[in-house]
Amino acid sequence: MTDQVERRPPSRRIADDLRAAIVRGDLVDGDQLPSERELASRYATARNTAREALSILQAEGLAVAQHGRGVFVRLRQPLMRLGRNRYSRRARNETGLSPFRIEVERQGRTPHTECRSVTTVHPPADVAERLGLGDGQEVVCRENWYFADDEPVQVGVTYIPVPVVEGSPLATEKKLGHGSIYQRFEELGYVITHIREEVSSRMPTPEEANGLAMPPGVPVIEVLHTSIDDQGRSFEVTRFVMRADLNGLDYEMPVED
Amino acid sequence: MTDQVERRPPSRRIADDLRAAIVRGDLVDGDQLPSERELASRYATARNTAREALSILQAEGLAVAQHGRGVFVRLRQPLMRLGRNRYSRRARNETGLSPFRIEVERQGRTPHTECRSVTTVHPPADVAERLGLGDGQEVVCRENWYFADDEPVQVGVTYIPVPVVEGSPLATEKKLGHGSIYQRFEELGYVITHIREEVSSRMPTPEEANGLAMPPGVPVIEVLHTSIDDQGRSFEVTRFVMRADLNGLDYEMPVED
DNA sequence: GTCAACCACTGGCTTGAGCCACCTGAGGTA
DNA sequence: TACCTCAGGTGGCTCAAGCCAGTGGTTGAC
Repeated sequence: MTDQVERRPPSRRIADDLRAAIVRGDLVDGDQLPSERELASRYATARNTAREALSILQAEGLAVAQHGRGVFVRLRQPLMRLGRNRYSRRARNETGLSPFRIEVERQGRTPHTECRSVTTVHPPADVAERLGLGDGQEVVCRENWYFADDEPVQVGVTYIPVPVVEGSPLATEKKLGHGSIYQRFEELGYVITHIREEVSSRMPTPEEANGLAMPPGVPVIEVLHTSIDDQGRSFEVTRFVMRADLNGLDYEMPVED
Repeated sequence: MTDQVERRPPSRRIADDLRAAIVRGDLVDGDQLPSERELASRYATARNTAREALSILQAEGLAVAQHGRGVFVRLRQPLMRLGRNRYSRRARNETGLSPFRIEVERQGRTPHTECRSVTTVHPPADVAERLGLGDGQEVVCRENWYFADDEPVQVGVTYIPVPVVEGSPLATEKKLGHGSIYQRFEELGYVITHIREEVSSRMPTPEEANGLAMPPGVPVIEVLHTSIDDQGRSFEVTRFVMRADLNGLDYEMPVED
């Protein structure tokens, strides 16, 4: 009957004990876990086995190792809740700040955004589909990084059909001046009235993990955002990739009939 | 200069090679990766090292091991795209089917839902806050499981303030009869007109991983859903936990001014 | 008081061995 | 034909040992 429990491999058992201590609250955010060698001797097992146990917790996102220091209970930082208000004209005008900045400052941290590149490319298939573009049609591609306290928290790659932005600074300049990018779109005659956001989640690629300085055991949230104007034109698509331990989404919307 | 590359531990190098083969398309969904022993001999390394490489790929969600059979490139199944239309009255009436069923059937799979329990409990803090409940006020708690081809794909735990459903089958019965749960709410005088969905993502707890039969390296998407009626009353909160490799969200909504 | 060297600790990674559990297919038996 | 057995493959997990590379405190020279 308790075979299931007894059979449980030692590494799992150690992980279970530590996890229980964390869930129970005996160990809290930032606390140091016993060292590999300590666990090994405490459980009369090989160091590798203790090590395996700690790596299980890391894969679950409950702990994070620091070379030369120890393994620590993962600090759960508050999520930034990004809502649809980030596209609201009123929010744009009233504060003059982007919702990203507002949200980061609300947490007492310092926001910072950076446009890394502006290029003209052939869009990925899913982007082309949402923009209603055929083969061979090109888009302007803008890569933006978002930081809080100089820590990268998300990336957004924006794709805009070339005809939409031809001649505008959007097509070539990294700096866009006052107001958000949607200010510029309005000047070009595209007033955002609807958005579509397709949300998924997965583990990061090694490049993403590296670029976003992600601890192990943390997934990314991927949002494929489409901006639609009053004439039903999809004039811009952005693919956001964000650290799931630092970001959340908050949508409030009417139900369609 | 190439120190960074040379320094890369063997297990990482093996993982990199395999990952590259997958990304490149040399290995496709469902293909078997070389066995641990095969990799070890091919790279002139210990079996443990090859094993470590394979476990890196599994943590990234690119591969999945099957005891006694081998390690395989992870089958990427199409996502079920759950949109806000799942709360639409029209969709409810026209098809008589829940959006979950429609979506699953669209994929040629067989849907199936099951209410596991109906209890009365004290709500979690975040739920109580969204329902505007004070300490001590109880809620009816309904636990629903959603399956596709008998494979569990998501769980939803619904919390309803006791006064809202007192005397209704919602408070006690697992089976609710024709139409969705929102049909029942309408009968009680709560017409859903707005929803709020707070989306986050994380690695599953062991219980979730077990209950949802989740492969390693797959996160869950957690959605805290709030239903709001025409009088601004929040009458129901549901916490969805879904496999991120099988589910996605698709929101299309107007931008507020 | 400053600073450098040192040392005792931490995790990172590998080795090569072994035993176990599970899956599959080949071959034989009833 | 239907079933069983068994061998040889697979991954799961552990062991005991070793070396490397960060961290941070102590100690001692200046």
